[in-house]
Amino acid sequence: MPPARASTQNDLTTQLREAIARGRLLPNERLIETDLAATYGVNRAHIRMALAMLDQEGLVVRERNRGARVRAVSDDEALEIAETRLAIETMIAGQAARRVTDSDRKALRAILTRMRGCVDGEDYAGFSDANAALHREIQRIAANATASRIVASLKSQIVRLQYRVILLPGRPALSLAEHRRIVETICAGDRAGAEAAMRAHLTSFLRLLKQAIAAAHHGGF
Amino acid sequence: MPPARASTQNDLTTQLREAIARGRLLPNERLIETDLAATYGVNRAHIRMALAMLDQEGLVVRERNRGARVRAVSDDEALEIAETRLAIETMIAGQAARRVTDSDRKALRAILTRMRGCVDGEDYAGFSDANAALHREIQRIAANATASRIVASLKSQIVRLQYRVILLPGRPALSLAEHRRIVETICAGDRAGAEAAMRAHLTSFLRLLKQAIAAAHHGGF
DNA sequence: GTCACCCGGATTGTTGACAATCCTGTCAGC
DNA sequence: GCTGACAGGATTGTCAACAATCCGGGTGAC
Repeated sequence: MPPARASTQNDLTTQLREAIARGRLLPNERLIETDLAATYGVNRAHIRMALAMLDQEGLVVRERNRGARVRAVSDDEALEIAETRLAIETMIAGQAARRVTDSDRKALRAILTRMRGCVDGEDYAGFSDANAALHREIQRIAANATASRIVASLKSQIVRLQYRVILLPGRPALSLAEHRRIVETICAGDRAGAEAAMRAHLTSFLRLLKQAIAAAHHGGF
Repeated sequence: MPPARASTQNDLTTQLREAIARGRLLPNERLIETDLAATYGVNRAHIRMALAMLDQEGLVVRERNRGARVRAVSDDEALEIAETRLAIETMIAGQAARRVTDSDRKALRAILTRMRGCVDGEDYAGFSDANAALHREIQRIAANATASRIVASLKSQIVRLQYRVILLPGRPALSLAEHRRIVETICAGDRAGAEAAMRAHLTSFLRLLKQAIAAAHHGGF
């Protein structure tokens, strides 16, 4: 089932990026230009271009005359990425606290309410969506396009690992509490508090990520 | 004077990146594929690829059917970039403090000595080099490739502005003191201290950057 | 004088063909 | 049985030609 034909270069790159992030293209899987071109209904040159960009982005590795593969992020790299994300998103939370307006406050609290509903209803997919929406909203408020772009790029490299953490028992409830504190500090315009709250949240995430990785090593699967 | 022929795709991209960073290609300057191909002695396809990667990297903007231009970072963007860099490099300093070894300590102190020599001899170019070397060394010690890559990319977008700050009167001496504190805290394995020292250093840099931008606005030149 | 229109040059977008390279399996020699 | 050379196919790298698009200037109507 070939995906819808990509109209522009950017669309194609986005499609490939999502295919990797969603796991439709697996780590270390070879990305053969001719095949991809046929699958997406475009010319090889487009694929070549998209692969070059995804290479630059860190989602794909290319070796001369050997082709491209989906980059397999090692455990160490995953932690590196998560820590870097922590540093940037902490800053973003602080900036959001400085710039927050009344309508922003309303939007943040609305998403938080949605999250609580998902926790009560044990709707994990919905919770995950609301989670992403909240972080996106905070980024929008912070209005730091550079940082947002980088965070997006980092996230796409470790999305698959995130699911392992989200599905841990009791995680959503704890996560909700952490997010509530983030929202409240940002709404209060408390920059240092927002930074601390976001740092605490992502540190907690990082700790669980480490545990998940260690568990997988011991033969989880 | 055409630069040496680029042997590989990566080399070409690097050459273009440096040409932009060094100011040989000015902001908003049109990057005409045919011309660049002739200049660098390669095919248009290579140029096209390199431009796509630099676009992804944020050094170049491309509009469909309109070609590519060197991206002009606005003042606001410059501050965004500097703040993001601050957040990441602060984290890097902390990681370096955790991982530092004896040989690392020696290397750090050697660079510091070099910096002091440049300050005494009023060798601004040398100071700038030593400065870069020190930051590179700290990144090497932190061993966070992801973060290092991002910082490099951010730096390349605002290198030109850095010169304005470095050349301010009294800046090198102050900068030296800041760097000394960074080195000492890292050598002591004092993570929080290293983070604080790096944050102080880059905050000081950021403040001067803001001043330089404001000054330029009032008609400096 | 101004506006709309159109045309030609310049530039980018797209495509297919060919060359270069790498990987795999096979076979001869030891 | 093992090693090395070698052929064949698969895949990427390179290139030039053609198509599509944009931009500027000029022309004519009003």
